[in-house]
Amino acid sequence: MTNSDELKNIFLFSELEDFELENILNFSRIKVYSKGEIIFFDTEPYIGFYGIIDGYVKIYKISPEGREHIIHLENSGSTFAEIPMFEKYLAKTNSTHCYPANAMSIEDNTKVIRVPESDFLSFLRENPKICMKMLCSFARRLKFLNSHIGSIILDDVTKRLLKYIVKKCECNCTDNNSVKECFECTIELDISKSDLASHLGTITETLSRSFKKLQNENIISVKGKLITIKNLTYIKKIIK
Amino acid sequence: MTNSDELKNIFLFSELEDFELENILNFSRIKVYSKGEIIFFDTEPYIGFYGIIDGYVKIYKISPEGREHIIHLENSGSTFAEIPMFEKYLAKTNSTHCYPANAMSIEDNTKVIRVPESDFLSFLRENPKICMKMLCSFARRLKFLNSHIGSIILDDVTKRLLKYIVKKCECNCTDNNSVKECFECTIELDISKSDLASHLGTITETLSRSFKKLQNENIISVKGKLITIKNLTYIKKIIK
DNA sequence: CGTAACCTTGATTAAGATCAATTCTCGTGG
DNA sequence: CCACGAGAATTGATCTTAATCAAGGTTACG
Repeated sequence: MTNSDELKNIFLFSELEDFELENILNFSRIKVYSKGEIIFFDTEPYIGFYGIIDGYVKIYKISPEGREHIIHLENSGSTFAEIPMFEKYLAKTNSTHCYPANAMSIEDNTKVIRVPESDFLSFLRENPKICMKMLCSFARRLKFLNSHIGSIILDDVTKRLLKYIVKKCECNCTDNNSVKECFECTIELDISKSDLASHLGTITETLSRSFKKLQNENIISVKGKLITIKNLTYIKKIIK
Repeated sequence: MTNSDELKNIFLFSELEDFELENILNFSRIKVYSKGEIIFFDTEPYIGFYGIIDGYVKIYKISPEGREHIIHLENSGSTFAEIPMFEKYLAKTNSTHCYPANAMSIEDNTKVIRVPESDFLSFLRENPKICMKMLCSFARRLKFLNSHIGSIILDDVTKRLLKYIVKKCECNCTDNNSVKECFECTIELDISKSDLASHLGTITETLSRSFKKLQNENIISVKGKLITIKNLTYIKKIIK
C-alpha cells in the first residue's frame, strides 16, 4: 500500500484526488509510535494537526493534583488537534499557542501523519470539499461532547459505563450483520480499564465496582477484556 | 437598521456581501421570543439552525429525574443547532432527526433567525468563506467544551465558579480598557443564579454555598447580581 | 403590597474519591 | 516451559463533596 492510499483511510482525506493527497504528503510527516509514547504535550508550541493512519491515541489532561482525564479516544481514520489552527481567527492577540492537551499512543505501531498548520490552511481555503469534511468531523465531535458532558453531569458512573458498552455493541452489531433484534452481544475492550475509567470521568477503583454492580444485577458478564451484554434490546430501552 | 444589517452582527454571517445576506433572508424566518419562551424541544423534527440577532438563549437537557443541565449559553452574534445539518453525512441511515437538546429564550425580546437546513447547505457548499467561518465557530465551541468537561471532572464546584467569574472579568477588562494589571474587577451576572448553577453542572443550593465560601475566603464579594473579584491578577495565577 | 419566583441556609444522605492492601495477568528471561 | 516481576485490576475501609430534603428569607413586579 502506498502512502497516498493509506491517507484515504483518514476520513478528512477520504474524498480527495490522488494529486491532492500527494500534495499533502509533500508538506507533511509520517511517524510511528509505540504504546505509551507521547505524541505531544500541552506545553509544546502548536505546529499542526494529526491524522491516524493506524492505531489508537488518547487525548488527555492532567489536573494539578495529578489525576488524568481522557477527553478523546481516537483510532484509525480520525484526526486530532485541529482546533488551534483556527485560534488566530478567534483571538484578538496573535500570540503563539500550544497544543490544548496531551496526546499519547496507546497501541504499538500507531502510525500518524502530522500536517503543518500553514500549508494546510491555504489548502483548506481553496477546497470546499475538504471544508465540508472537516465540518462533519467537527460536528461529530461536538455531538459526542454534548452528550458526554450531559452524561457526566446527569448520570452516575454505572450508567455511563453501560452507555459506553451499549454504544460499542451497536457498532459491532451494525458492522457485522444487520440484526435488528440483538439480545446477547459480546465486545472486546480495545483499551485498558484504567483508560476507560479516565475516559468516563472516574477512577479505576470506582469503575471496577461499577462492573461488579452490573454483573450482580445480571446485566452483563465480564471475562477479562470480554464483555457480554445479556439483553441489548431491553437495555437500550431503559438507559435512554 | 435593516434586516440585513442586523444579520452582520451574527459572527457566521459577518463577512458576507449584502446580496448574500438578502439571499439568506429570503429563505429564512425571523422571530422574537420573550423570556422563558421555548424555541425548540428535543422532540421536534429538525428543520434548521438558529442565529441570535439579539438576546440570550440557553441550550439544555432534562434528565429522566427532572434535573436540568445547560450545555450552552449563547447570546447576540452566536448560532446554535447547526450540528444536525451534518448528520446525514455521518449516519448510515437517512432517517429524519430531531433537535439534539431544548432551547429557551432567557431574556425578553430575544430576536433570532431560523435558517432552513437544505437552503443553507447548498449555500455552504458554494461558499468557502462561510465554511471557514463555521469551522471557526465550531472550533470555538469545541475548545469551550473540552475545557468545560475537564473542569467538571477535575475541579470542584467552587473552582468551576471561580473560573467562570474570572472568564467574565477578562472579557470585561479587555472590552472596556486594556489594563494588563487588573486587581479589582466587578461584573454583573447576566443570567440567573439557578441557570448559572445548571450551567456549572450543579444545583442552586450548592452554588449558593460556593459563593459563600469564596466570600468567606475574601476572594470575592457579592451584592445581588454584582460580583467583585478582589485580586484578579493573583487569582488568575492560582486557578490554572 | 401581596404573591410568585428566586435565593439562601440547615440537616441529612448518598455517591464516589482516597488510601491501603492484595490478587491477577502477561511479557520476559532463565 | 516455567518462574519472576511489573503493571493492571480488584477489594475493603474511610472520608469528602455535593445532592437531597426541608424551611425561611429576598427581590421584583403587577
